[in-house]
Amino acid sequence: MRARNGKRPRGADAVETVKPKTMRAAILDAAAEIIVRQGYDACTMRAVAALVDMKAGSLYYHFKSKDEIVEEILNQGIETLYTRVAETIRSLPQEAPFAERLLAAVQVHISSLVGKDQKYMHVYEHLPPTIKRRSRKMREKYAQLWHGLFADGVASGETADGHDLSLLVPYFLGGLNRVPEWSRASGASSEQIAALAVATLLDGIGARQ
Amino acid sequence: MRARNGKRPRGADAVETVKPKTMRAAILDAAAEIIVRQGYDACTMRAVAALVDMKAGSLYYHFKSKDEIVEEILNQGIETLYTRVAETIRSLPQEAPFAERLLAAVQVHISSLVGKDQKYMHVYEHLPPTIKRRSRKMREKYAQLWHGLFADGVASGETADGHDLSLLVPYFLGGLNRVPEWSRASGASSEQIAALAVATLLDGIGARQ
Amino acid sequence: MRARNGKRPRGADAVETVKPKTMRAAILDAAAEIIVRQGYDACTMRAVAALVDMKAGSLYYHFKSKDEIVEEILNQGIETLYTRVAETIRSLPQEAPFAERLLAAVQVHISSLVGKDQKYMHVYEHLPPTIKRRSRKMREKYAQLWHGLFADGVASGETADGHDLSLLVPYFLGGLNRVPEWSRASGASSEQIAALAVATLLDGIGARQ
Amino acid sequence: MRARNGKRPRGADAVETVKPKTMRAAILDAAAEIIVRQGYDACTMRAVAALVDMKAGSLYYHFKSKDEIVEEILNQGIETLYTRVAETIRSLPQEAPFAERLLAAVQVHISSLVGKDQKYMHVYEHLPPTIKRRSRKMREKYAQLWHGLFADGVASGETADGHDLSLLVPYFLGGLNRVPEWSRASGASSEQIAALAVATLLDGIGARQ
DNA sequence: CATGAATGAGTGTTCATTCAT
DNA sequence: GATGAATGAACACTCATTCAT
Repeated sequence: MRARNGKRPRGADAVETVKPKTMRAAILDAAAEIIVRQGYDACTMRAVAALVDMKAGSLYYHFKSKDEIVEEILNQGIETLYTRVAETIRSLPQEAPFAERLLAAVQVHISSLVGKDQKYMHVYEHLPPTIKRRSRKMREKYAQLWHGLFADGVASGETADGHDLSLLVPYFLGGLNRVPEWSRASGASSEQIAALAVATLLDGIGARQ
Repeated sequence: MRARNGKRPRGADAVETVKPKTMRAAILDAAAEIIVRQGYDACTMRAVAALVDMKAGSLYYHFKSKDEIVEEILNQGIETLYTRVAETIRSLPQEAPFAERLLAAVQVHISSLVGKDQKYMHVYEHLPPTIKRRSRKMREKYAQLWHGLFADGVASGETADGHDLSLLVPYFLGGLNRVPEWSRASGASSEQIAALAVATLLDGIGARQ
Repeated sequence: MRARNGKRPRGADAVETVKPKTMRAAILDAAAEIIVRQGYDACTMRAVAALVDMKAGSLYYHFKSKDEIVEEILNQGIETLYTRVAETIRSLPQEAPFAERLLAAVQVHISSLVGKDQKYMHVYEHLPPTIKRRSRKMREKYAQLWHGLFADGVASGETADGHDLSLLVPYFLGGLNRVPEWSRASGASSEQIAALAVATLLDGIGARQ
Repeated sequence: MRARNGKRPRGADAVETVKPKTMRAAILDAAAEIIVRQGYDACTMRAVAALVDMKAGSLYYHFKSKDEIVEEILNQGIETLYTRVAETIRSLPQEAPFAERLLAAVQVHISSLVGKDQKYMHVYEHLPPTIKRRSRKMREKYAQLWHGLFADGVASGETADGHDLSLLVPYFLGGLNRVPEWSRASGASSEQIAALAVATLLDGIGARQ
């Protein structure tokens, strides 16, 4: 009655679906925020709890362990990144030129790294290797996305053949991921950086005669 | 008697060539190794000590604090890197083409990052921000080196003008520094990677008509 | 039922009279006890914890640091001392003779130093200078109390004039504070000692003709 | 030959008697200095060694342990104090009035506590109880000295009878020992303080009719 | 005689985690 | 759902002490 469309029925179950998700999300947000601003070491359970007005012990009602929190931050981050970039590529018309598709993808990627709401990805670089390793599969899936993009470029003849994509893709992405680190210092906008990256990659900086 | 030329005689002493000569160096090596393989958090004084067959407290005979160890790893790493690259550039004939100079520099840079004996640089990305900040000046000096290299390229007309070097240089170096992370996975040699990086940077991957 | 007068009924609750009510207080008591009996160096967090049936780390739930514990012992001690002596003096009739007022003050002072429940003040002499310094202000306030007492004596003519009170007061108090140290050995009661101190101070030990 | 009286024969044995004593003395001095100025905790073997231009381990050639050093400082201090005061009393003419003898003794006592060269006694108050206890016997012997002095005063009728000397003596000495602590603050000279102590003890501060 | 180098026990402190309430 | 209180394992660091050289 209270809900006349099927989307969000009220009731005991519904509460469990919605409310916990909110608290979980708040905790994840808090943890991510701390990691981004103060580093992984500063992200203690007590600090996270304080940010959501709780005591440390209470977090264990929502998460089994600290690792679970961190892992979920990571996973959410990469998944969001994947979804956004995939969506961006898909939404472009099939006949859009490679350069355009690449630029769009790079822009989404970079703005997700730098953007305020998407701090999750920031987190990655601060994590100890053990934890990094656990998100490997998802990251590989994400790399596939880019691999496909470049492969399309080669297929359509817009990209010079002969490049080893399994080398080029991680090299390019690797460079891109470094961006937030120095974008803060240089003060360049993410659009500027995306343009630079794409232009450089496509045309190089060598003088043409 | 034991050696009539200045070269190292083989025998017990020869071992000294492999094992670091001083205890300080051995400790630095051990600490770097742990940071690289297991991350900064795993690099406890106990762990370092164990690797050099000591007890934790004994390290304090050689270093004033853990920070001193980490800082020295960093400094040595960047300084070595600077020296090697500077030397490489200087040793090339003045009239060497830009592409050649760039390739040489990139090769030294990458091999220093990846090479077994030069694991120091690996360390950087694992460090907490506080400690990173302390090596800033040296790192800026190193960036200057590359800035100069590119500026020369522009001056000689070998590089297309109009690129903002203060954006391009950190972007390029940032990408380069990511190399060790995935070179392990892809198994590519440092020469391959250097070639890829230079070719991509100079010519781009866009198809030429 | 369980108690028909206002006095504390015996039983489970009665224990609370002996054991300090709050954990904080229990910890302070334990720390003070150790300092008094075994000296400041013996007062480790582990030792204190053991006395309250805890592990060392747990103390940090109640106190921020060891210093906070020690400082609070000191402050509580001096404050209690101040309150008691001030109250004692105030409660005597205005026209009470100086000798009587002095004796009362000395008695309270000494019994506070020696008394079982008030071991806090014992602590002072065992502390490292750094920590002593922090309670200076309060101690000076306490000295003022005595200074006032003596000044009244001079004003009323009960005390010979011409004594430099700013020398006499610390000298007298200094002597008094040494009392617990040898009272244990000599076995004298605090009343005896108070009487001795007051008589000696007022009349001296020189023979009168 | 070099020694023409029997007191200090040269030879292997003599060296052992003299030289070591010098080094030993230097170490004791250094340790005492540190304790006086920076407290017992600051008096580490390394700190002491540094003050005599040595490394910590070398101290163990001269002393069996840190405790031995501290104990010797204490013993030397009390012994010197004993000798000085005893000598002072003995050197006064038999018929010197009690007041004069007392004043002389107090002056020597105080100046030994405060005087620059006699820092040993300062040390006592900083020591942990365990170590204090070990010098008990010597301290009791020193107390006897004063006990005798007062007993003589009683015997000659210069001191009012009826005082329990076994209470009075430690009380008086206890007060005296507190002197250095506040003499620094008040800036009074040791003569002033000695005069105050003696006058107060003999005549009291009560007004006489 | 003195040192360089090491050790072992111990210090204050932090933190993820647990659990009865 | 959340908290107060506690724990245990770890951490960086200090220090008296030992001993081969």
